[in-house]
Amino acid sequence: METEISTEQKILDAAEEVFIEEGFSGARMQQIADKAGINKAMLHYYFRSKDKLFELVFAYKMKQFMPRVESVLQNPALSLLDKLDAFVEAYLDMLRHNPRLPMFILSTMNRNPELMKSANIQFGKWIIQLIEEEIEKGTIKRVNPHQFMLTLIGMCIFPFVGRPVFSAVFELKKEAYELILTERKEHVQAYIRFILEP
Amino acid sequence: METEISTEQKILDAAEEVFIEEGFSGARMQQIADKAGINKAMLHYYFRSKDKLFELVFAYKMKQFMPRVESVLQNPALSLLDKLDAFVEAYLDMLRHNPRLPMFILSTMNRNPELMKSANIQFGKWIIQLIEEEIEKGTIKRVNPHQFMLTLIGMCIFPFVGRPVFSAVFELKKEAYELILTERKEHVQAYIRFILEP
DNA sequence: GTCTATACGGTGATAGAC
DNA sequence: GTCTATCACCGTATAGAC
Repeated sequence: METEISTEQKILDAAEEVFIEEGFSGARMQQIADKAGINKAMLHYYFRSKDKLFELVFAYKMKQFMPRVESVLQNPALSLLDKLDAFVEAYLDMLRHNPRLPMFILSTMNRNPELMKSANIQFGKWIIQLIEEEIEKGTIKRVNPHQFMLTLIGMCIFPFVGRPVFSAVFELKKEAYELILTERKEHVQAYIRFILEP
Repeated sequence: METEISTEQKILDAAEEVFIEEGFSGARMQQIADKAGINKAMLHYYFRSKDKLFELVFAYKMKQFMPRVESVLQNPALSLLDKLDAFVEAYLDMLRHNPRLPMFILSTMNRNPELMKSANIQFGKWIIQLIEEEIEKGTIKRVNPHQFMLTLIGMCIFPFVGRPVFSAVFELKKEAYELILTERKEHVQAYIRFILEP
């Protein structure tokens, strides 16, 4: 019943794990090779260099990191509040399945801001525009759209990147923190309504 | 008028810069030596190894990162809202002077959670207790203290760790983002009152 | 495509003169 | 304390047999 996985894919999977765990400069080609169950020389045969391999992995993870919300945002049947709810729902679910993804993206981008070109970015302008329109229509309260989005996205991401610090400062064991993550969705959605509902 | 700075201090200053910029595994002893204007051998003369040097720098930066709020929190003349306001005021000011500090601490802690022992952590319990007391007294609205603190701290830190991603997604130039950071303090304080005031 | 062997530069760390 | 020279090792990358 084992699905046959190509060597190339085995390498990519292993590289993803190691780069996310160790970062670019902390990752070792040997470690990636071991995890993929192949020889170190094969890495270069398939991907030429560590840099090339990293670029591929990063672009792939970046695509995963950026919320795919075109269909939701453009669905005229949904109110802005419903759209934001759907966004939070989907995004927090994704992050719970990829808890180390945000730190990988954020720390890589901090040392290498130009890597952003590999991502699709129209998402931001749409949301700001939507918020401003609804404010004009008077269907939501007047807020600073950028401050609001900075808080909203931070509410989703920070629990994952700040986990070690936060759970140490507040002395939260694994189970207690998991509970917080579970309840986070409702909390963020309540925040949205509390801030935006007239 | 030049103040005389000891070699030891010059090394620490240089190491701080390089470690924050590059992380532990990305940092090079040669680069630290160059920046300190001394020879590579001197690093080992003063600090034995890269690990030792990093530990010292990390412990120092961690102390800086952890809010020092004992005096404010325990001041009986201040209401909880005033205490939180003072915290946000001081903490955001500190972060604006050390914008790369949060990413350094968070990413290091993610790969090395046990490093937390070097920090003083009573802060967390006090705040949670304060919040619960005020809820009992009915002076603030009923909230989940951990969710609230997670949001509050995230509101302060995320603008710095998420800056490259956020400013790319929302196409914010340097000046626009600086403005957001400037206005962040008021925004966070307004959030506190909005959530907690009965 | 996959392996072994190896080149080659860089990196942390030390020895020893001054 | 400060320097130069050097070591031992590790890391990426390549050559070449099969």
